[in-house]
Amino acid sequence: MAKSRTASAQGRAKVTAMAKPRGGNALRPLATKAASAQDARKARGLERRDAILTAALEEFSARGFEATRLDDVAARARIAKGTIYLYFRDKETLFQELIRAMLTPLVGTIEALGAADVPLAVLADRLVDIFVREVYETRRKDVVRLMITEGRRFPKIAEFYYREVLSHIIGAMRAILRRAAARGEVPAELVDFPQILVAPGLVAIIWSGLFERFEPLDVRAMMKTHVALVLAARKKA
Amino acid sequence: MAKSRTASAQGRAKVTAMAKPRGGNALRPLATKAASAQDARKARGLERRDAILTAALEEFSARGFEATRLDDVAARARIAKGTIYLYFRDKETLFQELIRAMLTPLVGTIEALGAADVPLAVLADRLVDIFVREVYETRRKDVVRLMITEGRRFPKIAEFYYREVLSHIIGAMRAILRRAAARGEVPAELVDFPQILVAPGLVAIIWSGLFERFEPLDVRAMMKTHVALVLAARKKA
DNA sequence: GAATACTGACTGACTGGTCAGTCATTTATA
DNA sequence: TATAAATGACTGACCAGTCAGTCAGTATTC
Repeated sequence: MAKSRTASAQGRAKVTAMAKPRGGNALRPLATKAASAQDARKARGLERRDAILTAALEEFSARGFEATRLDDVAARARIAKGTIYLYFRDKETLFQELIRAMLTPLVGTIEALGAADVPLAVLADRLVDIFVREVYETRRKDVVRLMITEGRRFPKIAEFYYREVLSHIIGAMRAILRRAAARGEVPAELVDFPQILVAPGLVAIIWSGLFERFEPLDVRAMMKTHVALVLAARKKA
Repeated sequence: MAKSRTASAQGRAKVTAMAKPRGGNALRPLATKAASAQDARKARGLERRDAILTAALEEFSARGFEATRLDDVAARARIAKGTIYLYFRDKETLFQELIRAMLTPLVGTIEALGAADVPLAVLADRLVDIFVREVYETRRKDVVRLMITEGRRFPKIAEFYYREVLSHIIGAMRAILRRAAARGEVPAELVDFPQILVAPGLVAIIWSGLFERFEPLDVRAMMKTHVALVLAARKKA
């Protein structure tokens, strides 16, 4: 111990710090002042939290969970490592919170869309658009990839993801397919496998991470082709 | 972590490692009878190598690359850790060799199948069958999963996999689709996205690792539904 | 208004544990 | 006996998580 870096200089630091008058404030009602100070503190806290999450996203998606060093996350967020532990219990919690923060907002969007009772052709176009714009072309793509690549080793996170995100999306898809099947827009068996609708999106995410450099993939075109395929398979009444 | 290594007491069965025939699951066809001492030695070497690969497969697919300890691989193969280094340069090489050994044999099968000039309906059934029997219901499923989950952090392995495996499969698929499109069995645009054909298979592999326990998935039925979808989308002449 | 006391967010050196890879020694084989 | 194969204790690097200490900002006192 006793390795404090101020050891050499005789305690000048303290006095100087104290002497700093810190620009005089006009007198203010105590309550207001306290409240605003409180708010400012809370705001700074949230800001810090965000900075950590942002840095964590960067590191986790570049290196994966195990290989990510919290030292690097801290450096990227321009804070000390210890600070991370003021906001998150441990590395795994940080990871889980990251996934929650990024993917939870999607659910509402998808469910709202799925509730609209419009022809599948229209709905499908909208879904593709949302997927490309809100997932594939954003950081959410990396989070989905993280879920795919790391989920197996974190059963709790996989469960959370299934419960809070995936089951809702699958449910919405099933509802859409059920209505579409009733209208004869789609074969009835498809209702049992909403995964088929989503599959090309996931494959695109995997492909982009592994093989894009060897063989680029036009996601939007692929999704459109897939949608056309599904729509063309309707019963010819 | 599960600690299976409690053999601290007098037990110490050491030479038993050699005596133990160590199960029959071979990654490679059984060697022909050794004609000479040289051959016998070489055969034993290959056997050891196989034992290591088998153990590595088990550990890697249970824990992922980073979290796998070579001590555990050695224990499972009933050899000392140092022995691994007599057969593989390092952990990464072991991983790469594992992927090579498991997936390379598939390529020939797929390519041979793709060369047959038969109606898509027949071919597709065969492909689904091969996928289910040779991949989904075997350890190869785990290797494909490993490729998906770890590939990003091992660009060399991803490149090897693309070059030696994936590009051949994609190529075969494209050839199949081209002929099918020429016959009007399938929309022409599909030729640009053979990934669409494979997508449900990959999604099934991911699903089985992450969400099977919440919501089981009948792969075979899903694949059949998907094939039916593709076939139903043909131009109605 | 200035001096003093207090608070808690933040820091980063340190600890304890882990594990890939090495190599001197032991064991098996020719 | 000579050579090859196998062993496992050891080393050095690495890193999650801790905690004693710091200091800017806030409250209190005169």
